[in-house]
Amino acid sequence: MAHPLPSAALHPVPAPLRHPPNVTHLISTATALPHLKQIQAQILRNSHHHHNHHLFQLLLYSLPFPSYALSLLSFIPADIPPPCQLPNKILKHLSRSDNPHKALVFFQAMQNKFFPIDRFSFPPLLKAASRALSLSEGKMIHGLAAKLGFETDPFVQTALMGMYAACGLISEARTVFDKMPQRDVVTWNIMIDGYCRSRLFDDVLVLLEEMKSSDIKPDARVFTTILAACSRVGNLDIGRLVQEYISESNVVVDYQLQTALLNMYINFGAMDKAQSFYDELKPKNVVASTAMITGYSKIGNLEAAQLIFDEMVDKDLVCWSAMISCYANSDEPREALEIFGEMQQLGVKPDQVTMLSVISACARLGALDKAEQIHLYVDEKGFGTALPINNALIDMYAKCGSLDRATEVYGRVHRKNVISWTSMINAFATHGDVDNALTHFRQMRVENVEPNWITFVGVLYACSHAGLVEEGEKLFESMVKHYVIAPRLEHYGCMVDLYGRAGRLRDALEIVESMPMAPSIVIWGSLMAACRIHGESELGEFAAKRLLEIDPDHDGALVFLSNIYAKERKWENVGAVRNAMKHKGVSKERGCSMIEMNGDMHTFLTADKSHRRTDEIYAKLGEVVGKLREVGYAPNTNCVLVDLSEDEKKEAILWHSEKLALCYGLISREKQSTIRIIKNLRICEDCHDFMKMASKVLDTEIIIRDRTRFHQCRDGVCSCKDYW
DNA sequence: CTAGGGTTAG
Repeated sequence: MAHPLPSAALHPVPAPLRHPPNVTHLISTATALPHLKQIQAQILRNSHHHHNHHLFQLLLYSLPFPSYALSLLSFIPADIPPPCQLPNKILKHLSRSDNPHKALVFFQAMQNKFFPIDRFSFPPLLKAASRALSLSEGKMIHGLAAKLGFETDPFVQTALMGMYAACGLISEARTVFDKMPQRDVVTWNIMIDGYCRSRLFDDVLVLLEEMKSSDIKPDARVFTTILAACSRVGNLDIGRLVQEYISESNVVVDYQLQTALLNMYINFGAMDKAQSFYDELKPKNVVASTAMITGYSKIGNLEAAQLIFDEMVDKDLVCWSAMISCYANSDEPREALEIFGEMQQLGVKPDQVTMLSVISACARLGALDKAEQIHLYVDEKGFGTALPINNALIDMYAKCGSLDRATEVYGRVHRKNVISWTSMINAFATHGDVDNALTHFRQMRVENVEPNWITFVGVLYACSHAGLVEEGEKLFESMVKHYVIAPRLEHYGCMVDLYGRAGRLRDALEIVESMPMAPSIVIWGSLMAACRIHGESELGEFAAKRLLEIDPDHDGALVFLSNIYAKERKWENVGAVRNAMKHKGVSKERGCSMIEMNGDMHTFLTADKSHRRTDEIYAKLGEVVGKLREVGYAPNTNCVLVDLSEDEKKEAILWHSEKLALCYGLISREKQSTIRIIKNLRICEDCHDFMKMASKVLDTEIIIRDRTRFHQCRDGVCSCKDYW
């Protein structure tokens, strides 16, 4: 019967066994899965009366390998039930693990074998149910506890409260709370936390008053709980009240309560108050500093965020990630990637959250080579299977101008969620592939994935850019009626655009007048642009004036107005607009184009002469302009500010940053590879014509990402069909 | 043989 196992040579066991070996000791030294399996084989081989006991001990030490632990259960015969302590220990362990549901599975298996349970089994079980947010199982366990007469056990009661509070059944939690004969500070806190989660702040206050008049006094943790909830929800009043309570009572304000207070200021956007509080904080800690960084990040104060970060002594992964996302979200992708590089050099290992920020930074940067490099890295480090990562990759490739690679990643995602679908639909929409955008939208509904408001922005955008008025109207209606999604500014913007481009200006105006919120710059801007295309001076003038009320320096509106006045020979008005333009300062955002070459991003401003190959670039520009003129190119100065002479205008337009970037690409690229340019503003009409003609004359593909979409120019035609 | 509550990145 006792034949040696193949692996016995590695872990020699004395045989023959006159005395049972000290299995207990053997088990307690096992750390690896193969070792445990070997011991299991040995236990099963040497059947004796300690059999079950040993298997349970083995089970206990197998808990780091939950699937194996569960499989062990099938080797345990039901005839000699183990004492309760062992299974209870296992329940406790599993209930705290990453997958608390395993505790419930284990419990089910225990019941099938008729293992005994006692009152000590219930707190871990209820903990598992509350962590798994499994109300139905929680209720079942409650029923069982009642049946076995454990409902009056204070430990079971506390766990029941916690379970109901976590699952949102606050009234059930309260019923248990009221029944409890004795309550301590923790019991009160669980109840208060429950009310906080259900956002019932009035009840929180009532309970806090009750607590103060009881013999239990609130402690720092109770206050932390409430403050954290207030800042999450943005409830300033309650936050103030709690602050008063804290100064009245003599609780010791520990660092976690300090952090909660700090966090409250931050969440209310009171960064000056937060800063003075933070200055007083001694010693500082990572959590508080990280909160400060995100606070400054949210109000766009990058310098202040960087300062906090620089002064931190112990930087952990979380604060590095915060700093990276701070730059990524403030549209400073290069800095974000640089920080990521520094972090790696210091040997700090990124996690999924870090990578999401890094991928999003790369998407904003628009550098395709860099994108592929990051994709490789993500796969190499094992993040490549996570859904959020793949969704971010789809978006990244789309924003870097590679619809193909976006589609490729998308095709490999098995369980697509709304974000996967929406990212892909948006990718098609911004690349001008309306058919695919709409097909995927339909397919998404076939597969029972519910679209959200962002999905609708994507499809409506696609419709407006393809002139599909009826389709767009239908989608808008179904969004409101069928999906019960309240239209946002973005949706109204698409509708104004949809009607405006199609020349249905009265419908466009009707949308503007009927929308429940104040029209933004974008709304007036698209109405104005539609009027320009369709020659509707009167409505256009109206829109431009509204636009200037919001933004008195708006280039487009000033140019548009002066052009209308000039056409109508209203010279005094032209003069007024010109004056307005003279007073206008430097425009808030200068035109800027980037192109990636051998892994580096090269940036060009309008009329930029700072590049080291400036001479060659301008020579190339002259050459290209010459070739284009031969096929009929003439500079189109419609979009230039009027206070320049006609010659100056022509020159200014030839020196637009995207033309410089194009020429740099032409002189430095290898072979006939595609030229990809990223521009911060909308591309102007002249540059658009220029790129189209250049793609034909120079026989090269040119892809430009402007502020809102892609222009893929090939053989003299652009993917936007001149509709942007 | 007991346990249960709070803060940070997306």
